[in-house]
Formats: sequence, C-alpha cells, structure tokens
Amino acid sequence: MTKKTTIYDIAKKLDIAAATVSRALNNNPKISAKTSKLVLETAEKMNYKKNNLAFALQSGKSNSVGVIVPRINTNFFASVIMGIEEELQAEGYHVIICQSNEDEKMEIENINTLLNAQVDGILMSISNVTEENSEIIKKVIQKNTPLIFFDRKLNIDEASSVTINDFQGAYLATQKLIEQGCNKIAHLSGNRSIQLYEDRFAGYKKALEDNNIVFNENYVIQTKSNVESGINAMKELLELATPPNAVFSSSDFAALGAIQELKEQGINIPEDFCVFGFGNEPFTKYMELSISTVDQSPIEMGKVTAKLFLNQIGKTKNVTMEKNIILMPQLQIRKSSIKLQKHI
Amino acid sequence: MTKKTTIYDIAKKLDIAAATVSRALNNNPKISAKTSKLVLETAEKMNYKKNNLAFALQSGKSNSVGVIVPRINTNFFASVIMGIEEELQAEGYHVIICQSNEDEKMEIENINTLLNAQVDGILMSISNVTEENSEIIKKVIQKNTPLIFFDRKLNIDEASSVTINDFQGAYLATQKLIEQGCNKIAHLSGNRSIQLYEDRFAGYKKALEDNNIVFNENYVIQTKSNVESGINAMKELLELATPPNAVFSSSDFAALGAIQELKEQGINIPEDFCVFGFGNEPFTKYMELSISTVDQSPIEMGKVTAKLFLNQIGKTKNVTMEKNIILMPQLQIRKSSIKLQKHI
DNA sequence: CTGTTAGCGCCTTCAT
DNA sequence: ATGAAGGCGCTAACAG
Repeated sequence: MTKKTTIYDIAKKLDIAAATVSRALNNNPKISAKTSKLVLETAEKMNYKKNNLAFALQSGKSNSVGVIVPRINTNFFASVIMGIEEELQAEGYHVIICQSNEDEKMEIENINTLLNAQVDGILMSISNVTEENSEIIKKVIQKNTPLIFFDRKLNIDEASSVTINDFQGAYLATQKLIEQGCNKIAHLSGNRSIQLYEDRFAGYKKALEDNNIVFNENYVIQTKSNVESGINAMKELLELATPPNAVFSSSDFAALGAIQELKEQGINIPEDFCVFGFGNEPFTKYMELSISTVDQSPIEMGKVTAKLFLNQIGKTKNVTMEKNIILMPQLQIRKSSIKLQKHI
Repeated sequence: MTKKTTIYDIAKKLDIAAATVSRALNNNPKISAKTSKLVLETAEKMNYKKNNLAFALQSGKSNSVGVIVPRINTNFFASVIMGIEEELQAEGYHVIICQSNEDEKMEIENINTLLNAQVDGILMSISNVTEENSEIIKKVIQKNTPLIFFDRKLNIDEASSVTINDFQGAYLATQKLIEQGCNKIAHLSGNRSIQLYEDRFAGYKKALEDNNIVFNENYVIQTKSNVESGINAMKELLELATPPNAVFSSSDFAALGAIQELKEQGINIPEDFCVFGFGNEPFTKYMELSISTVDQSPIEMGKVTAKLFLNQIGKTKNVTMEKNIILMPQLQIRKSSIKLQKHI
C-alpha cells in the first residue's frame, strides 16, 4: 500500500513551498504561468490526488449531500435518487442515502447523522410533521445547511422544495374518467392529513364540480397504499345502494386491489367500470389489463432537486431558480380507463 | 450558526488537557473514573459531537463505504442497497451510492471516485470483466481497501463475494416445470458470457439431463432482459416444427414477454404451456396470471454483503465468515406454472 | 492517570 | 509571485 502523494511531496521535488503548489493546483491567478504549469505537470506525473478528507476538515465542506427517503426499494424513491445521483455525481458530490421507514424517530436520527457527517446539504422527503420534527428542521436551518424537500414537503420559508402538482394530476385523471362517460366516480384516498393526499382529493372533487357531478361522500374511502386495502375498499363500494362505475385511486396498489375485487365480482373493466391509479408503478404497465395512472416523473424530480441544491450553494451561476418548484404530472392512459372508441 | 464545540472547549472548561478529554470520550481504560464521568457529562451538557471529518483525516478512515451498482432503480439492486444500508447504518457507516450503468468506463471512474473519497470499503456488482477493469480492481486490492462483490463477481483471491446459487435456482425451476408434466422445455438465456447466465443455463440443462429429457439446442434463445425480447423469442419458438410446451426464462421481463406472445397466439397458460421466470420482480406477483419465478432475496444479499465487510475489517469479533458466500434461491411458485392439481 | 507535542493534508493569512 | 506559519479537530507517542 503505497502512500498517497501530497502537496508536500510535490513541493519537495520542485523545491518550492507547499503553499505555492496548493495555489497552482487551485488555479490561483497570482501564480506565474511557468510555475503553475510545472506544478500541474508534476502533480499529474506523481499521480497526485487531492485528499478530500483533509480538504473537508479545513473547509468544513464534506462534498457530500444526504438524501432521506422513507424506503429506497420503491420505484418512485429509487428513481428520484437516481436522478439526484446523476446530477450530483457530475459535480463531484457524493450522495449519502438514509432511510426513515416513515418513522419519525428515524427521520430525526437521520438528520442528526447527516448533520454530524457535515453534509453540504440535505434533500429529503419528509413523512412526519410533528413538533419534534420541526425542531430539528430548525436546527438544520440554523446550521445554514441547505435543505430541500422533494415529494413531501414542509412549508417553511427557509427551505425550498420540488413537488408535483398533485391537485392537477388528480383533476386530470378524474376528468379523463368523466370523459369516458363515467358519472359515479369513487375515490380511494390516502391519509388526508398528508398534504399530497389532500391535494389529490381536492383535485378529484374539483373535477367533479366542474363537470356538474354531485360529490358523494360515500364514494370516498380512505385506504393504505397496498393491494389489500384496495380490495376492502372496493368491497365496501360495491355494497352501496348505488355503487360507483369508476374509481380514481390515489395509489396504484390500491387501484390494483380494486381491480382484483371487481374481477372477482365479475364486473368488466373497462366496459362497466373504469379505474385510474396514481404513481405509475412499473407493474401498472405490465398488467394484462394495464392500469391508467398518473406519472410523477421521479427521475426528473430528482434531477431538479439536485439542481436546486446546486443553485442554492451558488454552483450554477447566472441562473435563478424558483425556491419552490412544482412539476406537472403526466397522465398515462391505459386499458383500465379506455372505454369509448373515440379518438383521444 | 453557532460553532460546534470541540474537545478543546471541553478541556478549557474543565481545565484539563484535550488529550484527556479525547481519551475519556473514547473510553480509554487508563483514565480515572471521575475524570471520565466529568468529561462525559460536560460533553453531553455542551452538546459535543465528534467531528467526523477531523477523525477521518487523522485516522485515514472515512467511516463510509461505497456501493457500485449498474442502476439503482431496479427492485433487485434497490433492495440490496436497502439491506446494506440497514446493516451498515447501525454500525455508523455511511453508504455512498454510485451507478455504473453497466458501462465499463463508469465503473472504473466510480472506483476511482470512491478510492479518492477514501471509503473504508467497496461493495460492488461488477458488469464488465476486462483488462482495464481488472487493473483498477488490483489497485483497490493494493490499497488494502476491502472489496466485496455481490451478485456479479470477479474471481479474485483477494476479494470476497456474496452471490446466489444461480445454477441451483435454474435447476429447481426447471425441475418444477418437469414435475408439472412439461417435457419440451425451452430456455430464454441472458448473455452467457456473463457467469450468472451461464450458471442458469447449466442448471437448466442439468435438470433436463437428470430427468432424461433430451437437450434441444433450438430451444435455447438468447434474450435481453426486457419484454420485447421475450416476445420475439417466443415467436421464434412457436414457429419451430416441434414447439416447446414450457419455458424457463432467466429474466422475469423476458418471461412476461413470452406470456404476452403466448396469449396473443391463443395458447392457454398454464394448461398448455408453463412459464417460469427468474428474479421475482414485483410485477410477477401482481399479474392476474401471476408468474412463477426464482427469488434472489436481495435484502438478505445486501445484509450479508455488509456483514462480510464488517467481518473483514474486524468489527464482528469471534465470528469467522466464509470469504465467498453463496445464498440459496427460493422458488416462488405461482399460477404460470401450476398445471396439475397435485399437492405440492 | 494525565499533560505535552506533533502530525494527518490542506488552505489562508501575513509577510517578503 | 512566493515563502513561512498557523489552524481545521482529533488522536497517538512520549513523557512524566
């Protein structure tokens, strides 16, 4: 294991001061062209690589950013991270991943870990909005560590965010169902104390309103984001005196559950019942009865989040970015909601 | 932004030497109980947190490990990373993610990046086996940086590995198809210059052999790991004079393509044709016609990989682990391959 | 047991 | 334009 060459090694070899080497390496303007060239060349020759740890210590910058997500092995978050990674790697940053498991304690712990690791920024999708949580967020702000939320945000002046327009996505999806002739549209909602589910609900409601369809409270059922929950919800819906003839689900998994139950009861999709999901999970495309859904362009979200961070620390000059960026969702219209033969 | 408290702050406050504080903080045995207690308490009171960057510089250990995968947004790799993360976070390590995109240049670049970041270890799934590649791997070995392969390995004495028994998985899957009464079993193979696809092919072949089924070269088609490739392969197979009545695919995606083509041609699954995939991608479970497949227990693989790393750097005392660990794959038997009513 | 000293590799004053 | 010196925060070596 040969030791790394340091600026001192270069200095000794060239019989100049280490400071000069340092300056040359950093393209300091007040270094003579020839010295500079010489240093650069010998550095190359000696295979010099800056010791990032030393640089980190002296500068206080670790050249790494922390990313906190609930879970990494879901398509959505993995793709966001992919986007972040691609953008940040190019700028020489490392990405440190933390999982919160949607657990508040973990979220706080993760932030402390990252703060302690002196990351240059924290990018996170926050799961819990509590007092303790806000407390630590404030700590981040106080430390002047750039904080950027993606997907799930906290409304704080000091933090920026990248989200998608959940209202819009829900509105458009519901609209599509209406266009297919569905007039009794149910909604599988997530936990509406979470902003994004509230937004999706609101978008759904507004679409009904704009089309003069009476909102029916019995058509809204709160589900978890899993198949079973969708099955149960659909059972409930089909037991109603006037069952719906379409459902807009705020989760692809619940949508899948709904579809399974509908088939179980011999109801034809999309002829007699249309289904629209949310999230564009990979499986929605692969089903024999492919599921219409709302794409959240996670990779793009990751990239934008990373760019926002870079912008915030002044890496992207001459570019001013919005503090809060809202991405537009894209509908993926597939078999589960195409009833009519009309040309779309 | 208040400055972090250092050991010097504590030392000053207690009017003792910084070294003593350091020792107390590190539970050095030769420090008096009372001093130790005092230091620990004031450290707590002053909200002292060790500066990892400083520690990293002086120790040469960065307390982070690098993970290189082809892509992070696939269920398999995301899950492996999840396993690694969970295991390593508990030990205070950060996980730095790099994506190679299966590109050799990137793989080399990633290793250099990680080496330069002075990670304490590199865990990787290697895509390319070339000379240049081996060159840099040697460099890692020379630097004494622990190197552990998972899923796709390189056969090097100095590196350890965690893989699954692909041969076994393929063998068992093929065996299951035979048990279902299939006697003309095709195989969709990946690029067999990659060891793991070669192993799956070998397992398939051996199962045929052990059951006295003649191996038919025309039944083996090389595919990519995507739906379209599976469709094309199945088209080819069905055009044969004696088409097969089952297929074992080394990729779930290709298996899905095969299924789509079979349905397209009106062939009933599983009655007239059985399908077995490999990888246990999430969608295989969600299909109406759920797909039988081989699970690679990626989370477990990640955990074991992490444990092997910890073992290698001596964090797990009194435990000796094998250098090359081979995990057993688990069959997930689902609708696409259950023909008979027999009790399994 | 504890204090002193020095060094990890880099950058940044302050001189010259 | 360059050199010398000091410090980032921590630990290890060497005294006592």
